Amino acid sequence: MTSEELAKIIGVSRSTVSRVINNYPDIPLETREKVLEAIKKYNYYPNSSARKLAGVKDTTLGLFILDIKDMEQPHHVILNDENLLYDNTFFAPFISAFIDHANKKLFYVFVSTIYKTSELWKIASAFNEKRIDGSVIIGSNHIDYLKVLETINKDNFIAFIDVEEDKSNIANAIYVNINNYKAAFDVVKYFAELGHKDIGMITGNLDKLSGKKRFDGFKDAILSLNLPLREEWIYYGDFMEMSGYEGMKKLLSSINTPTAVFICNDTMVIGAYRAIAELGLKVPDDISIIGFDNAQYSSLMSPPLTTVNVSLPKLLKLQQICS
Amino acid sequence: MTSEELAKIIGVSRSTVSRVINNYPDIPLETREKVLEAIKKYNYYPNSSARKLAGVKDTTLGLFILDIKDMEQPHHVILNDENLLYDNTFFAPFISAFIDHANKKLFYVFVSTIYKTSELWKIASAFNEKRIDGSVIIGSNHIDYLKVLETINKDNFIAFIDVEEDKSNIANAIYVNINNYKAAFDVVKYFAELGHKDIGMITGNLDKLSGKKRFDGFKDAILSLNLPLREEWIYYGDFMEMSGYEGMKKLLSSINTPTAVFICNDTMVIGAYRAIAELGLKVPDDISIIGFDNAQYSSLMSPPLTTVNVSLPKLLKLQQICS
DNA sequence: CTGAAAGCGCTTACAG
DNA sequence: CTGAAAGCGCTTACAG
Repeated sequence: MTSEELAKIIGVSRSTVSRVINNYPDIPLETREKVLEAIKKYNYYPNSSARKLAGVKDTTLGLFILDIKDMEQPHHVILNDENLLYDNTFFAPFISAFIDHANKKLFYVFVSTIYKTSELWKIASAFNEKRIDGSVIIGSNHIDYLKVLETINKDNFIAFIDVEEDKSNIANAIYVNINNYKAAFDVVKYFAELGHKDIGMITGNLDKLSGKKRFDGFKDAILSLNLPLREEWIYYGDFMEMSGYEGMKKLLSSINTPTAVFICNDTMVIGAYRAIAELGLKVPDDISIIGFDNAQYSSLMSPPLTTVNVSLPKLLKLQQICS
Repeated sequence: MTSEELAKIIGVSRSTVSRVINNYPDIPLETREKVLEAIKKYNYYPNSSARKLAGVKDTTLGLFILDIKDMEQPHHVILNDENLLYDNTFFAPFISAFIDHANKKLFYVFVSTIYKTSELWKIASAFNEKRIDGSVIIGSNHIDYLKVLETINKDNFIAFIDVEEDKSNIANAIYVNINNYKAAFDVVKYFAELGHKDIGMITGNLDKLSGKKRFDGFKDAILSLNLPLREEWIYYGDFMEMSGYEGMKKLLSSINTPTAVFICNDTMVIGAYRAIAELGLKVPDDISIIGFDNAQYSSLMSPPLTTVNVSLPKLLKLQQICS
């Protein structure tokens, strides 16, 4: 059913139908109600493409989850289709949270995953085809980030998550980060207040900003508190469950095991607990653990997400005014 | 830049531009290349709304994550905006997998979460406004499922995940389920082969099909193997981490603890390991555990997902031909 | 082979 | 207050 058809039934023009849909003033109550009734009765919905084409703005956001592994192509090639599924569990809390926030603002969000540099065009394409008005990029390291900037137009609005702010770039981009450094620093301080001296860490991917900053915060805290910073108490993980498992096994097999371990994300904590259960050690008696668990994660995530929410419409509007 | 403008630059009509974009035959190579070159040079992308309106089909799928808790409204009302974020971690593997599959087929997928019955209109609206061509619904129990069917048109194509197949309904729906019953049955059999007799379980939500079927499979296996089915070895969980934690604590505090526990999903396994680590018990020496872990999950998921992929375009096409 | 024209379903100045 | 008309940016019969 089109607005034309509906209008004919009611006995008005489609202009009138359109006006009540778009809440124009100066429509007599009676007309408005007649139209509204018919809309409901005939279950009429305006075609979104037509509306968009005619110039009505509805904000839809693209969420691009980057996980570029060009170098590991054999991995992708060998496995069959089923197994190509990549386990990006640790983006899940962010993705859920983002969709939630966006939905609350009645934004539409369209999600896409990108595994190779050669798929990066999807972002630019989504913008240029006017599918999205803004976009959020998560999962990129600095190299990927630069590649993204290359492909897109400078005036596209983008929010980068977990990427170092780049003041030099002209792009209409914002950078969303939690205070990874301080969070990690505080974890160590908290351990120290509890009386721990031998503190270990399972790091995340150090080429991700969050991984690096958490590591820096950890090290600086250890040093500033005059605690021992020992290489065998640090396991270089990659934010994945398996590295949490192996990291914990390794830390617990050293001669002097740490009494407390800071684990850089939730996913690795899962693996760590598995390792601990296999060894039959007691938490927190034998070993204390702090991770970025879901609750902490969310509460740490929320401010930047709020930032995104606030900034996105603001910047979109700004962009509109400027152009 | 519009196709009109681009055409003018090249010195052809926009019809021609459109034809090369849409791969019409009978275009002289020279013309085609000239156009292609200009497209690249001027970075021209056709407007997706205009294309859609003109009748070009591009498949976009809606993924609706249902988590309806009408009864717990105070929960939602009291907390501030940040905390409204719902933790739907256990949908994450499915969501990622789905987006992955869809992306591989070059489908667009637009994701939305629904927390109340009153938001159910979003699904119908997405269809009626022609935003989506098909949709996947996950997270509904049988009641929610019926409500969804009420709101949508019978000819909309929908795939329901984890909902009992309803042969009576006329809707153009498919039902995607893994063999929960058999999977659970097999777990018990496997435990038994290992020599376990005292087998416990932490169930999922029993109003979800997967929760119920896994429970059924478990019970039937226990009975058919003449093993003891004891109420104190069963904890009624809800698929959330906390219930895994509490469930395991409870199971391990009974007089005769089970030697093996089947835990109904990955998320609860996490909590269970935490409980075990707090008690300082050893896995698998003191207690054996099988959950639906990620690897199993994915491999169990894949066939139905493949089903979705195969069925979706097929049914879409069918629908088209019929109408 | 290719251009001019109609049409997709809306919205919004323009008149009245 | 409200209808007729133009326009959004494409695609695709229709002619030639």
